[in-house]
Amino acid sequence: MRIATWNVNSIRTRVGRVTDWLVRADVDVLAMQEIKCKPEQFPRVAFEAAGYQLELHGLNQWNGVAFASRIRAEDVEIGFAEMPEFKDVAEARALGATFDGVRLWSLYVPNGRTLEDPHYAYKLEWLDRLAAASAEWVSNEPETPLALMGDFNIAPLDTDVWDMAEFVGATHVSPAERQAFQAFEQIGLTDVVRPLVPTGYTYWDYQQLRFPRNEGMRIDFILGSDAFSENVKAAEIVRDERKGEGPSDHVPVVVDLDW
DNA sequence: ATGTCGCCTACGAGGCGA
Repeated sequence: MRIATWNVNSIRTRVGRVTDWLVRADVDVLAMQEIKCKPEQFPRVAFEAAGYQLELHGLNQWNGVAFASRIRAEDVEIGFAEMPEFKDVAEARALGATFDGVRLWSLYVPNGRTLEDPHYAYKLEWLDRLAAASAEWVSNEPETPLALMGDFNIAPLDTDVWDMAEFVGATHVSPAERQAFQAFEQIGLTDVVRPLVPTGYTYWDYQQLRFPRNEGMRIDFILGSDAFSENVKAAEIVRDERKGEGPSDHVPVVVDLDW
């Protein structure tokens, strides 16, 4: 089974690129983030014509998560237990589904904005609650392969940004965010891509020629349970998808499972 | 260069979010 995650930054703008890549890369299940639309606005026809079914969760022009798959989705879940709200809204940032016995979550972690912003406290709380929910999933069904996939908006290592000097006092690299990321490892959800792809970014800002200068960040991850990780046979960060006309600012991250 | 995108409202251009 070939599984991928991709922050598409508006599916309505990106539908051609995404469906072309899905077919070309022979992907079975794609977790998308930032679809930036309601389900009724999602460009379904192009995906269905390419042979993909859809599970969608979008409330408005912000956030939005989804799955496109050649495999039927089962036990679809919107949000997770005790997921925090922001300004009294449970935002569209988490969607779970099971594909051929593999439990996957498409996740768009809050950005945080600045260290002083209420959005930053929300980010940390959101991660903390996700870790608590994940610990339950793992302990309840340790034999079920489980992966958390998406845009974590955290650069866990100094080498995951182009220049740490640019990130003094910024979000994405703070000790609290990195600790929140490490908490997943402590409950048995480990980065299944890093061992196979030790270096490389997954995101480059549109501004300031970040991509041509290769000034990027590694913030998109696939964290697998033991039952998931032991079946991973290959992984890839598809840097080429940042090139050409109308790219997302993020690229796909892919794993091949022996499943 | 506050240097780019994408979505909204509402019809021009500004606001928000990343």
